[in-house]
Amino acid sequence: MSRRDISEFTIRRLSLYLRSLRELREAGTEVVSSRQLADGSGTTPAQVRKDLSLFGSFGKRGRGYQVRELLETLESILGLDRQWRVALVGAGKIGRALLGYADLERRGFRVAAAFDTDPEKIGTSHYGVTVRALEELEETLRAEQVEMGIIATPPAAAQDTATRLVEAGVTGILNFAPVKVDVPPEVTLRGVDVVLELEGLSFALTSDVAGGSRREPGSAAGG
Amino acid sequence: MSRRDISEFTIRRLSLYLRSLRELREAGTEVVSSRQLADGSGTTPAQVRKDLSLFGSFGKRGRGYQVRELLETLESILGLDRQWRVALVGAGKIGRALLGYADLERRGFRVAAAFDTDPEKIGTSHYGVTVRALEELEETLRAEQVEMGIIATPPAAAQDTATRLVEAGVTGILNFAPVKVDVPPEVTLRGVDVVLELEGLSFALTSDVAGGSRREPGSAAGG
DNA sequence: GTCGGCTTGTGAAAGGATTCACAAATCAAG
DNA sequence: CTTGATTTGTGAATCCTTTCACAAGCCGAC
Repeated sequence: MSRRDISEFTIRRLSLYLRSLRELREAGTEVVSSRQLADGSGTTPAQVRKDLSLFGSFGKRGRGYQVRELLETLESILGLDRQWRVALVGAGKIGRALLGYADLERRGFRVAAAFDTDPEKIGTSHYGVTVRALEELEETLRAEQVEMGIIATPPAAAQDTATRLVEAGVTGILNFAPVKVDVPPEVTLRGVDVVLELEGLSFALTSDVAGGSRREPGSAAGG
Repeated sequence: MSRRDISEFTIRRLSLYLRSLRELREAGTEVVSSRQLADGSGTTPAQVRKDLSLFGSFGKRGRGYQVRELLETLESILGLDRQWRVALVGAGKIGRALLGYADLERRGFRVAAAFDTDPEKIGTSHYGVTVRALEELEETLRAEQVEMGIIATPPAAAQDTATRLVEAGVTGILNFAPVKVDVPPEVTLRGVDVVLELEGLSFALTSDVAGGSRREPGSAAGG
């Protein structure tokens, strides 16, 4: 079972377990069972155990998992035992909101550079990050050893941005623009689209009986 | 096949098809094949046909689908042939970025009210929406006939907010706070968590071979 | 009108993900 | 040390999604 064979479903849940574990650590809890982790992340105990078993045996039968230990293990599995340097392209409303989102830094994602094409924005600083001209993208990303990029541009600029990020050595991209973006197969791409999520709610609320609990696979309920 | 039995996978893809169809309409294209729709949304022609077949037969063999007609059909299926009134709770960075996000209105989601607890924020206006005191939530939501809510509060306030939204008659919630939120089964909940997405990238970039094209089920690639 | 090239719609097959169910292990109490 | 109450780890079974493959239908050319 190579890391390659782990499904994204599992990875999303590992992040959710991590979230629970952080809360448990804050609360001073030392041991946790698969049932508690399941309750805290909206899944089942069997699912928790199966997910973890893909990477090893971390619990004690009849007892559960050590919170601190499992937390560190999951961080290591997810590659969070280091800092990631991220580039942000697009300093509009979403871009600036992200710059102000302290959780990124707190969780190990440092926005090392921000870019825009608008002369009005270039040179301004937001939460300690100065917006640069898009022309400087390639040079800056190589100099700053950036490995991830966030696209927060208008839709029309998204594909170009993705291409340039990849060209500059980025291998992971989070796309906030509501358009399809193509990247080479060795680059990992994820997308966030608020309208798409709302459209999902719209469908659910439109169902014949109105409302309703549907299966929620992709975006884990409660995220 | 009741609407209830349609998986969220299918619904997410319908939104993606819709995105493609809107672009095609802009471009003046009148007919589209399942192959083109698949290319435009990162899936396969068979998947497109299967998805659509769950709701009826909308195409012509040997020819394809009428762009305008299919677009209207999908909008109707998703419940987008009307306007939805949405409440926003939390006028922080994310909340205000959403208020300024014109696509919401353009796609039929009108932010009818915004709320916060911060006296500094209450009374201020952003993009035409005035921030009200949280105390007014129930009253306002009933008066404005709001059916959807967006939680953009700090994590600690998210569950309380959800409970109050539900109490005020909301049956669809989009949660931006990175905590688990519980709602009754008749309420539909979706979550967006940027850190969780970045952690997914972190895992992919940490894989033994570095980078890599993994299956991307939940968040449609390119979203 | 018919031929050839396309494309849809859909059962059947294949491929994945989740749940079940139980042996093995741990621990506390007596 | 033994018993009973827990809880993990995991093969097997179930459930769900995607892909395959092909008959049926459409269109333009001739």
